[in-house]
Amino acid sequence: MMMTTRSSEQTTAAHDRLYRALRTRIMHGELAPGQALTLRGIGRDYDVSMTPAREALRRLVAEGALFLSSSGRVSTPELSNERIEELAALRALLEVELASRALPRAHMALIDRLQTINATIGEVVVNRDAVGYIRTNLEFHRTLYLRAQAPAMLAMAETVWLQLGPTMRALYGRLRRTDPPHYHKLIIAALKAGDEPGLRLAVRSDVTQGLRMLAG
Amino acid sequence: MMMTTRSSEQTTAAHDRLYRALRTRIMHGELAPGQALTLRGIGRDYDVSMTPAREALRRLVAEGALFLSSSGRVSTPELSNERIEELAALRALLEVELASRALPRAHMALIDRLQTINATIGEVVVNRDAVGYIRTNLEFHRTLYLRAQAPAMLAMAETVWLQLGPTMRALYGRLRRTDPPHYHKLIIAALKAGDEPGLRLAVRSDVTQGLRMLAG
DNA sequence: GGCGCGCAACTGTGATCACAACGCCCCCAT
DNA sequence: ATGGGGGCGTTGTGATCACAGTTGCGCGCC
Repeated sequence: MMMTTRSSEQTTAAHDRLYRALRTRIMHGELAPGQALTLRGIGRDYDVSMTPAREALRRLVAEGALFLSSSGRVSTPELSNERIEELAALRALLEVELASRALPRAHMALIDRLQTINATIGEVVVNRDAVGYIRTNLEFHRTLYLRAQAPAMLAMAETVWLQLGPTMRALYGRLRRTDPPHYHKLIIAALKAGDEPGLRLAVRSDVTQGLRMLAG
Repeated sequence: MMMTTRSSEQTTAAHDRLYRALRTRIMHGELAPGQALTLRGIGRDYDVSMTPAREALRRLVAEGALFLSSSGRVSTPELSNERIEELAALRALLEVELASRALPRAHMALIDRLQTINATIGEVVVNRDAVGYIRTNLEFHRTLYLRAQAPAMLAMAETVWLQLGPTMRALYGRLRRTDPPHYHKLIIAALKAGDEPGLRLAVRSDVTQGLRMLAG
Protein backbone atom coordinates (compact mmCIF):
# COMPACT_ATOMS: atom_id res chain seq x y z
CA MET A 1 0.00 0.00 0.00
CA MET A 2 3.06 2.22 0.14
CA MET A 3 1.62 4.78 2.59
CA THR A 4 2.76 7.95 0.90
CA THR A 5 2.45 10.10 4.02
CA ARG A 6 5.36 12.51 3.68
CA SER A 7 5.86 13.42 7.32
CA SER A 8 2.90 13.46 9.70
CA GLU A 9 0.77 16.16 8.17
CA GLN A 10 -2.79 14.97 7.70
CA THR A 11 -4.87 12.10 8.95
CA THR A 12 -7.61 12.74 6.34
CA ALA A 13 -8.07 10.10 3.68
CA ALA A 14 -6.36 10.54 0.35
CA HIS A 15 -9.54 10.52 -1.70
CA ASP A 16 -10.94 13.27 0.49
CA ARG A 17 -7.89 15.44 0.00
CA LEU A 18 -8.19 14.87 -3.74
CA TYR A 19 -11.89 15.66 -3.70
CA ARG A 20 -11.41 18.91 -1.83
CA ALA A 21 -8.59 20.04 -4.07
CA LEU A 22 -10.45 19.32 -7.28
CA ARG A 23 -13.70 20.75 -6.00
CA THR A 24 -12.03 24.02 -5.11
CA ARG A 25 -10.31 24.22 -8.47
CA ILE A 26 -13.54 23.58 -10.34
CA MET A 27 -15.64 25.96 -8.27
CA HIS A 28 -13.09 28.75 -8.65
CA GLY A 29 -12.99 28.34 -12.40
CA GLU A 30 -9.46 27.00 -12.77
CA LEU A 31 -10.65 24.45 -15.31
CA ALA A 32 -12.17 25.38 -18.65
CA PRO A 33 -15.40 23.74 -19.87
CA GLY A 34 -14.79 20.46 -21.69
CA GLN A 35 -11.50 19.81 -19.92
CA ALA A 36 -10.90 16.05 -19.76
CA LEU A 37 -9.71 14.31 -16.58
CA THR A 38 -8.34 10.76 -16.38
CA LEU A 39 -7.95 8.52 -13.37
CA ARG A 40 -4.30 7.76 -14.03
CA GLY A 41 -3.60 11.39 -14.81
CA ILE A 42 -5.12 12.60 -11.55
CA GLY A 43 -3.35 9.82 -9.73
CA ARG A 44 -0.02 10.91 -11.19
CA ASP A 45 -0.61 14.58 -10.41
CA TYR A 46 -1.48 13.94 -6.78
CA ASP A 47 0.74 10.89 -6.28
CA VAL A 48 -1.94 8.35 -5.47
CA SER A 49 -3.25 5.26 -7.19
CA MET A 50 -6.36 5.04 -9.34
CA THR A 51 -8.60 4.05 -6.45
CA PRO A 52 -8.78 7.35 -4.56
CA ALA A 53 -8.75 9.25 -7.85
CA ARG A 54 -11.77 7.31 -8.98
CA GLU A 55 -13.65 8.02 -5.77
CA ALA A 56 -12.97 11.75 -5.90
CA LEU A 57 -13.98 12.00 -9.55
CA ARG A 58 -17.12 9.96 -9.13
CA ARG A 59 -18.14 12.06 -6.19
CA LEU A 60 -17.75 15.21 -8.23
CA VAL A 61 -19.76 13.61 -11.01
CA ALA A 62 -22.50 12.82 -8.51
CA GLU A 63 -22.61 16.47 -7.50
CA GLY A 64 -22.87 17.60 -11.11
CA ALA A 65 -19.46 19.24 -11.04
CA LEU A 66 -18.13 16.90 -13.72
CA PHE A 67 -19.70 15.32 -16.75
CA LEU A 68 -19.51 11.55 -17.32
CA SER A 69 -19.55 10.54 -20.97
CA SER A 70 -21.26 7.35 -22.07
CA SER A 71 -17.90 5.61 -22.29
CA GLY A 72 -17.01 6.52 -18.72
CA ARG A 73 -14.68 9.41 -19.47
CA VAL A 74 -15.06 12.40 -17.20
CA SER A 75 -14.64 16.04 -18.12
CA THR A 76 -15.81 19.43 -16.97
CA PRO A 77 -19.28 20.12 -18.35
CA GLU A 78 -20.09 22.33 -21.32
CA LEU A 79 -23.45 23.69 -20.30
CA SER A 80 -26.21 24.55 -22.74
CA ASN A 81 -27.80 27.97 -22.51
CA GLU A 82 -30.98 26.42 -21.15
CA ARG A 83 -29.03 24.70 -18.41
CA ILE A 84 -27.23 27.91 -17.51
CA GLU A 85 -30.53 29.76 -17.24
CA GLU A 86 -31.96 27.04 -15.04
CA LEU A 87 -28.96 27.03 -12.75
CA ALA A 88 -29.13 30.80 -12.49
CA ALA A 89 -32.80 30.51 -11.54
CA LEU A 90 -31.80 28.00 -8.87
CA ARG A 91 -29.16 30.35 -7.55
CA ALA A 92 -31.75 33.10 -7.34
CA LEU A 93 -34.26 30.88 -5.59
CA LEU A 94 -31.82 29.54 -3.01
CA GLU A 95 -29.73 32.62 -2.40
CA VAL A 96 -32.65 34.99 -2.02
CA GLU A 97 -33.97 32.70 0.68
CA LEU A 98 -30.55 32.42 2.34
CA ALA A 99 -30.07 36.17 2.34
CA SER A 100 -33.53 36.67 3.75
CA ARG A 101 -32.79 34.27 6.58
CA ALA A 102 -29.44 35.91 7.26
CA LEU A 103 -30.90 39.42 7.45
CA PRO A 104 -32.21 39.30 11.05
CA ARG A 105 -28.83 38.01 12.25
CA ALA A 106 -26.67 40.42 10.25
CA HIS A 107 -24.78 42.57 12.75
CA MET A 108 -22.32 45.33 12.02
CA ALA A 109 -19.29 43.02 12.19
CA LEU A 110 -20.71 40.99 9.32
CA ILE A 111 -21.40 44.05 7.22
CA ASP A 112 -17.85 45.25 7.81
CA ARG A 113 -16.47 41.95 6.62
CA LEU A 114 -18.65 42.06 3.55
CA GLN A 115 -17.35 45.53 2.74
CA THR A 116 -13.77 44.35 3.15
CA ILE A 117 -14.36 41.42 0.80
CA ASN A 118 -16.05 43.72 -1.67
CA ALA A 119 -13.01 45.99 -1.65
CA THR A 120 -10.84 42.96 -2.43
CA ILE A 121 -13.02 42.23 -5.44
CA GLY A 122 -12.25 45.74 -6.66
CA GLU A 123 -8.52 45.06 -6.41
CA VAL A 124 -8.73 41.67 -8.09
CA VAL A 125 -10.85 42.92 -10.95
CA VAL A 126 -8.27 45.39 -12.22
CA ASN A 127 -5.73 42.56 -12.54
CA ARG A 128 -8.11 40.65 -14.82
CA ASP A 129 -7.71 37.67 -12.50
CA ALA A 130 -10.69 35.44 -13.36
CA VAL A 131 -10.03 32.84 -10.67
CA GLY A 132 -9.47 35.48 -8.02
CA TYR A 133 -12.64 37.27 -9.02
CA ILE A 134 -14.79 34.15 -8.84
CA ARG A 135 -13.24 33.06 -5.55
CA THR A 136 -13.69 36.40 -3.85
CA ASN A 137 -17.19 36.86 -5.21
CA LEU A 138 -18.21 33.47 -3.83
CA GLU A 139 -16.59 34.35 -0.52
CA PHE A 140 -18.80 37.45 -0.36
CA HIS A 141 -21.93 35.40 -0.86
CA ARG A 142 -20.91 32.57 1.44
CA THR A 143 -20.01 34.96 4.24
CA LEU A 144 -23.50 36.39 4.09
CA TYR A 145 -25.30 33.06 3.78
CA LEU A 146 -23.42 31.45 6.65
CA ARG A 147 -25.47 33.69 8.92
CA ALA A 148 -28.66 32.05 7.70
CA GLN A 149 -27.87 28.96 9.83
CA ALA A 150 -29.19 26.72 7.07
CA PRO A 151 -26.43 24.25 6.20
CA ALA A 152 -28.43 22.07 3.83
CA MET A 153 -29.59 25.08 1.86
CA LEU A 154 -26.09 26.51 1.71
CA ALA A 155 -24.72 23.16 0.58
CA MET A 156 -27.23 23.13 -2.23
CA ALA A 157 -26.26 26.64 -3.30
CA GLU A 158 -22.60 25.59 -3.32
CA THR A 159 -23.47 22.64 -5.51
CA VAL A 160 -24.94 25.05 -8.03
CA TRP A 161 -21.80 27.20 -7.87
CA LEU A 162 -19.77 24.08 -8.48
CA GLN A 163 -21.75 23.21 -11.58
CA LEU A 164 -21.31 26.73 -12.90
CA GLY A 165 -17.57 26.98 -12.13
CA PRO A 166 -16.04 26.19 -15.53
CA THR A 167 -18.77 28.13 -17.33
CA MET A 168 -18.18 31.19 -15.16
CA ARG A 169 -14.53 31.08 -16.08
CA ALA A 170 -15.39 31.06 -19.77
CA LEU A 171 -17.95 33.79 -19.18
CA TYR A 172 -15.43 35.99 -17.42
CA GLY A 173 -12.99 35.52 -20.28
CA ARG A 174 -15.30 37.04 -22.86
CA LEU A 175 -16.47 39.72 -20.46
CA ARG A 176 -14.53 42.97 -20.18
CA ARG A 177 -15.42 43.76 -16.61
CA THR A 178 -13.66 46.74 -15.16
CA ASP A 179 -15.47 47.50 -11.90
CA PRO A 180 -16.73 45.51 -8.91
CA PRO A 181 -20.33 44.28 -9.02
CA HIS A 182 -22.75 47.12 -8.51
CA TYR A 183 -25.37 45.00 -6.78
CA HIS A 184 -23.02 44.10 -3.93
CA LYS A 185 -23.33 47.69 -2.75
CA LEU A 186 -27.10 47.40 -2.90
CA ILE A 187 -26.94 44.19 -0.87
CA ILE A 188 -24.86 45.90 1.81
CA ALA A 189 -27.15 48.92 1.84
CA ALA A 190 -30.25 46.74 2.24
CA LEU A 191 -28.56 44.86 5.09
CA LYS A 192 -27.78 48.10 6.87
CA ALA A 193 -31.34 49.36 6.41
CA GLY A 194 -32.91 46.04 7.42
CA ASP A 195 -34.83 46.28 4.15
CA GLU A 196 -35.90 42.72 3.35
CA PRO A 197 -37.65 43.31 -0.01
CA GLY A 198 -34.71 45.42 -1.12
CA LEU A 199 -32.28 42.70 -0.09
CA ARG A 200 -34.20 40.03 -1.97
CA LEU A 201 -34.23 42.16 -5.10
CA ALA A 202 -30.55 43.05 -4.84
CA VAL A 203 -29.47 39.42 -4.38
CA ARG A 204 -31.68 38.27 -7.23
CA SER A 205 -30.28 40.97 -9.49
CA ASP A 206 -26.67 40.21 -8.56
CA VAL A 207 -27.11 36.50 -9.18
CA THR A 208 -28.85 36.90 -12.54
CA GLN A 209 -26.68 39.69 -13.88
CA GLY A 210 -23.90 37.46 -15.16
CA LEU A 211 -26.36 35.41 -17.14
CA ARG A 212 -27.68 38.38 -19.05
CA MET A 213 -24.44 39.01 -20.92
CA LEU A 214 -24.41 35.44 -22.17
CA ALA A 215 -28.00 35.36 -23.41
CA GLY A 216 -27.74 38.86 -24.83
CA MET B 1 -12.85 -10.28 -13.42
CA MET B 2 -15.48 -13.00 -13.56
CA MET B 3 -18.09 -11.03 -15.56
CA THR B 4 -21.17 -11.98 -13.67
CA THR B 5 -23.57 -11.20 -16.51
CA ARG B 6 -26.18 -13.90 -16.20
CA SER B 7 -27.44 -14.01 -19.76
CA SER B 8 -27.24 -10.84 -21.85
CA GLU B 9 -29.54 -8.58 -19.90
CA GLN B 10 -27.89 -5.23 -19.23
CA THR B 11 -24.91 -3.37 -20.54
CA THR B 12 -25.03 -0.88 -17.68
CA ALA B 13 -22.15 -0.93 -15.25
CA ALA B 14 -22.53 -2.90 -12.04
CA HIS B 15 -21.97 0.08 -9.77
CA ASP B 16 -24.72 1.95 -11.59
CA ARG B 17 -27.18 -0.88 -11.13
CA LEU B 18 -26.27 -0.97 -7.45
CA TYR B 19 -26.62 2.77 -7.14
CA ARG B 20 -30.06 2.81 -8.73
CA ALA B 21 -31.33 -0.08 -6.64
CA LEU B 22 -30.13 1.42 -3.36
CA ARG B 23 -31.28 4.90 -4.25
CA THR B 24 -34.79 3.66 -4.97
CA ARG B 25 -34.92 1.68 -1.76
CA ILE B 26 -33.76 4.64 0.30
CA MET B 27 -36.05 7.16 -1.39
CA HIS B 28 -39.07 4.90 -0.95
CA GLY B 29 -38.38 4.42 2.72
CA GLU B 30 -37.42 0.74 2.68
CA LEU B 31 -34.56 1.44 5.08
CA ALA B 32 -35.03 2.73 8.60
CA PRO B 33 -32.94 5.65 9.92
CA GLY B 34 -29.62 4.54 11.39
CA GLN B 35 -29.49 1.36 9.31
CA ALA B 36 -25.83 0.41 8.78
CA LEU B 37 -24.48 -0.67 5.39
CA THR B 38 -21.14 -2.38 4.78
CA LEU B 39 -19.20 -2.73 1.56
CA ARG B 40 -18.81 -6.47 1.87
CA GLY B 41 -22.42 -6.85 2.90
CA ILE B 42 -23.72 -4.94 -0.11
CA GLY B 43 -21.30 -6.83 -2.33
CA ARG B 44 -22.64 -10.13 -1.02
CA ASP B 45 -26.28 -9.10 -1.44
CA TYR B 46 -25.84 -7.99 -5.02
CA ASP B 47 -23.12 -10.47 -5.97
CA VAL B 48 -20.36 -8.00 -6.79
CA SER B 49 -17.01 -7.19 -5.25
CA MET B 50 -16.26 -4.31 -2.93
CA THR B 51 -15.26 -1.95 -5.71
CA PRO B 52 -18.67 -1.25 -7.27
CA ALA B 53 -20.29 -1.39 -3.84
CA ARG B 54 -17.93 1.29 -2.64
CA GLU B 55 -18.68 3.51 -5.62
CA ALA B 56 -22.43 3.20 -5.22
CA LEU B 57 -22.28 3.92 -1.49
CA ARG B 58 -19.93 6.86 -1.84
CA ARG B 59 -22.15 8.35 -4.51
CA LEU B 60 -25.15 8.10 -2.23
CA VAL B 61 -23.12 9.69 0.55
CA ALA B 62 -22.23 12.53 -1.81
CA GLU B 63 -25.92 13.13 -2.43
CA GLY B 64 -26.70 13.17 1.27
CA ALA B 65 -28.72 9.97 1.08
CA LEU B 66 -26.34 8.18 3.42
CA PHE B 67 -24.34 9.28 6.40
CA LEU B 68 -20.60 8.69 6.62
CA SER B 69 -19.28 8.31 10.15
CA SER B 70 -15.85 9.60 11.07
CA SER B 71 -14.47 6.08 10.90
CA GLY B 72 -15.77 5.56 7.38
CA ARG B 73 -18.84 3.51 8.23
CA VAL B 74 -21.95 4.36 6.25
CA SER B 75 -25.52 4.24 7.44
CA THR B 76 -28.85 5.86 6.70
CA PRO B 77 -29.03 9.24 8.41
CA GLU B 78 -30.88 10.01 11.64
CA LEU B 79 -31.94 13.57 11.00
CA SER B 80 -32.27 16.17 13.71
CA ASN B 81 -35.51 18.13 13.93
CA GLU B 82 -33.72 21.22 12.68
CA ARG B 83 -32.45 19.35 9.67
CA ILE B 84 -35.91 18.01 8.91
CA GLU B 85 -37.38 21.49 9.06
CA GLU B 86 -34.71 22.83 6.76
CA LEU B 87 -35.22 20.06 4.24
CA ALA B 88 -38.96 20.65 4.33
CA ALA B 89 -38.33 24.33 3.67
CA LEU B 90 -36.17 23.33 0.72
CA ARG B 91 -38.91 21.09 -0.60
CA ALA B 92 -41.36 23.96 -0.34
CA LEU B 93 -39.01 26.37 -2.09
CA LEU B 94 -38.16 24.05 -4.96
CA GLU B 95 -41.51 22.37 -5.45
CA VAL B 96 -43.57 25.55 -5.38
CA GLU B 97 -41.36 26.86 -8.16
CA LEU B 98 -41.60 23.59 -10.12
CA ALA B 99 -45.37 23.51 -9.80
CA SER B 100 -45.60 27.13 -10.87
CA ARG B 101 -43.53 26.41 -13.97
CA ALA B 102 -45.59 23.32 -14.77
CA LEU B 103 -48.90 25.17 -14.51
CA PRO B 104 -48.94 26.79 -17.98
CA ARG B 105 -48.17 23.43 -19.58
CA ALA B 106 -50.62 21.35 -17.55
CA HIS B 107 -53.17 19.93 -19.97
CA MET B 108 -56.16 17.73 -19.21
CA ALA B 109 -54.23 14.50 -19.84
CA LEU B 110 -51.80 15.42 -17.07
CA ILE B 111 -54.58 16.24 -14.63
CA ASP B 112 -56.23 12.92 -15.40
CA ARG B 113 -53.02 11.08 -14.64
CA LEU B 114 -52.63 12.96 -11.38
CA GLN B 115 -56.15 11.99 -10.39
CA THR B 116 -55.41 8.34 -11.20
CA ILE B 117 -52.27 8.40 -9.09
CA ASN B 118 -54.14 10.09 -6.28
CA ALA B 119 -56.75 7.33 -6.36
CA THR B 120 -53.94 4.79 -6.05
CA ILE B 121 -52.72 6.58 -2.94
CA GLY B 122 -56.17 6.09 -1.48
CA GLU B 123 -55.95 2.34 -2.06
CA VAL B 124 -52.44 2.03 -0.71
CA VAL B 125 -53.21 4.00 2.41
CA VAL B 126 -55.87 1.61 3.68
CA ASN B 127 -53.33 -1.25 3.55
CA ARG B 128 -50.99 0.70 5.83
CA ASP B 129 -48.25 0.20 3.22
CA ALA B 130 -45.64 2.82 4.11
CA VAL B 131 -43.35 2.13 1.16
CA GLY B 132 -46.24 2.10 -1.29
CA TYR B 133 -47.56 5.34 0.12
CA ILE B 134 -44.24 7.14 -0.16
CA ARG B 135 -43.61 5.79 -3.65
CA THR B 136 -47.01 6.77 -4.98
CA ASN B 137 -46.93 10.15 -3.32
CA LEU B 138 -43.57 10.91 -4.92
CA GLU B 139 -44.92 9.72 -8.25
CA PHE B 140 -47.73 12.25 -7.93
CA HIS B 141 -45.30 15.09 -7.37
CA ARG B 142 -42.80 13.97 -9.99
CA THR B 143 -45.50 13.61 -12.63
CA LEU B 144 -46.50 17.21 -12.08
CA TYR B 145 -42.97 18.60 -11.91
CA LEU B 146 -41.83 16.82 -15.06
CA ARG B 147 -44.00 19.29 -16.93
CA ALA B 148 -41.89 22.15 -15.61
CA GLN B 149 -39.11 21.24 -18.07
CA ALA B 150 -36.51 22.05 -15.43
CA PRO B 151 -34.30 18.97 -15.03
CA ALA B 152 -31.71 20.50 -12.72
CA MET B 153 -34.40 21.79 -10.39
CA LEU B 154 -36.22 18.46 -10.39
CA ALA B 155 -32.97 16.65 -9.68
CA MET B 156 -32.42 18.87 -6.69
CA ALA B 157 -35.92 18.19 -5.39
CA GLU B 158 -35.30 14.47 -5.76
CA THR B 159 -32.09 14.80 -3.79
CA VAL B 160 -34.11 16.29 -0.94
CA TRP B 161 -36.62 13.43 -1.17
CA LEU B 162 -33.70 11.03 -1.00
CA GLN B 163 -32.36 12.62 2.15
CA LEU B 164 -35.79 12.43 3.76
CA GLY B 165 -36.53 8.83 2.69
CA PRO B 166 -35.65 6.94 5.88
CA THR B 167 -37.12 9.68 8.05
CA MET B 168 -40.38 9.62 6.12
CA ARG B 169 -40.63 5.91 6.75
CA ALA B 170 -40.22 6.43 10.46
CA LEU B 171 -42.69 9.30 10.31
CA TYR B 172 -45.30 7.20 8.57
CA GLY B 173 -44.88 4.48 11.16
CA ARG B 174 -45.92 6.70 14.05
CA LEU B 175 -48.64 8.37 12.00
CA ARG B 176 -52.10 6.82 11.88
CA ARG B 177 -53.08 8.09 8.47
CA THR B 178 -56.38 6.81 7.15
CA ASP B 179 -57.16 8.98 4.14
CA PRO B 180 -55.28 10.30 1.10
CA PRO B 181 -53.62 13.71 1.41
CA HIS B 182 -56.17 16.47 1.38
CA TYR B 183 -53.91 18.98 -0.33
CA HIS B 184 -53.54 16.82 -3.43
CA LYS B 185 -57.14 17.63 -4.25
CA LEU B 186 -56.41 21.30 -3.82
CA ILE B 187 -53.42 21.00 -6.14
CA ILE B 188 -55.57 19.38 -8.80
CA ALA B 189 -58.30 21.97 -8.38
CA ALA B 190 -55.82 24.83 -8.72
CA LEU B 191 -54.38 23.23 -11.85
CA LYS B 192 -57.84 22.96 -13.38
CA ALA B 193 -58.63 26.58 -12.52
CA GLY B 194 -55.26 27.86 -13.70
CA ASP B 195 -54.97 29.48 -10.28
CA GLU B 196 -51.27 30.08 -9.70
CA PRO B 197 -51.37 31.57 -6.18
CA GLY B 198 -53.72 28.78 -5.14
CA LEU B 199 -51.39 26.18 -6.61
CA ARG B 200 -48.37 27.62 -4.82
CA LEU B 201 -50.22 27.59 -1.52
CA ALA B 202 -51.54 24.07 -2.02
CA VAL B 203 -48.11 22.66 -2.88
CA ARG B 204 -46.49 24.46 0.02
CA SER B 205 -49.13 23.14 2.40
CA ASP B 206 -48.86 19.58 1.10
CA VAL B 207 -45.10 19.56 1.43
CA THR B 208 -45.03 21.03 4.92
CA GLN B 209 -47.95 19.05 6.35
CA GLY B 210 -45.92 15.93 7.15
CA LEU B 211 -43.46 17.96 9.14
CA ARG B 212 -46.09 19.41 11.42
CA MET B 213 -46.94 16.09 13.05
CA LEU B 214 -43.31 15.56 13.97
CA ALA B 215 -42.73 18.96 15.53
CA GLY B 216 -46.11 18.91 17.26
C1' DG C 1 -3.41 15.29 -51.79
C1' DG C 2 -7.28 13.45 -49.34
C1' DC C 3 -9.72 9.66 -47.15
C1' DG C 4 -10.34 5.43 -44.60
C1' DC C 5 -8.77 1.67 -42.05
C1' DG C 6 -6.41 -0.84 -38.69
C1' DC C 7 -3.46 -1.18 -34.89
C1' DA C 8 -1.38 0.37 -30.66
C1' DA C 9 -1.66 3.05 -26.68
C1' DC C 10 -4.81 4.58 -23.37
C1' DT C 11 -8.90 4.57 -20.30
C1' DG C 12 -12.35 2.90 -17.22
C1' DT C 13 -14.07 -1.37 -14.66
C1' DG C 14 -14.11 -4.71 -11.36
C1' DA C 15 -11.58 -8.30 -8.49
C1' DT C 16 -8.40 -9.15 -5.11
C1' DC C 17 -5.11 -8.42 -1.56
C1' DA C 18 -2.39 -6.38 2.35
C1' DC C 19 -2.96 -3.51 6.06
C1' DA C 20 -4.48 -0.65 9.85
C1' DA C 21 -8.00 0.88 12.70
C1' DC C 22 -12.18 0.39 14.88
C1' DG C 23 -15.64 -2.05 17.41
C1' DC C 24 -17.43 -5.61 19.96
C1' DC C 25 -17.59 -9.21 23.16
C1' DC C 26 -15.93 -12.09 26.56
C1' DC C 27 -13.40 -12.78 30.55
C1' DC C 28 -11.35 -11.63 34.74
C1' DA C 29 -10.57 -8.85 38.79
C1' DT C 30 -12.61 -6.18 42.30
C1' DA D 1 -22.81 -7.96 40.15
C1' DT D 2 -20.25 -4.73 37.57
C1' DG D 3 -16.69 -2.24 35.28
C1' DG D 4 -12.48 -2.29 32.66
C1' DG D 5 -9.05 -4.37 29.57
C1' DG D 6 -7.42 -7.34 25.98
C1' DG D 7 -7.92 -9.91 21.88
C1' DC D 8 -10.16 -11.26 17.72
C1' DG D 9 -13.21 -10.52 14.00
C1' DT D 10 -14.85 -7.06 10.94
C1' DT D 11 -14.55 -2.78 8.34
C1' DG D 12 -12.79 0.75 5.27
C1' DT D 13 -8.59 2.16 2.46
C1' DG D 14 -5.53 2.11 -1.14
C1' DA D 15 -2.49 -0.52 -4.54
C1' DT D 16 -2.31 -3.48 -8.20
C1' DC D 17 -3.69 -6.33 -11.90
C1' DA D 18 -6.32 -8.43 -15.88
C1' DC D 19 -9.44 -7.22 -19.24
C1' DA D 20 -12.45 -4.90 -22.58
C1' DG D 21 -13.88 -0.91 -24.89
C1' DT D 22 -12.53 3.46 -26.86
C1' DT D 23 -9.64 6.82 -28.95
C1' DG D 24 -6.76 8.61 -32.06
C1' DC D 25 -2.91 8.53 -34.91
C1' DG D 26 -0.23 7.08 -38.69
C1' DC D 27 0.16 4.36 -42.68
C1' DG D 28 -1.34 2.96 -47.03
C1' DC D 29 -4.54 3.12 -50.73
C1' DC D 30 -7.28 5.53 -54.08
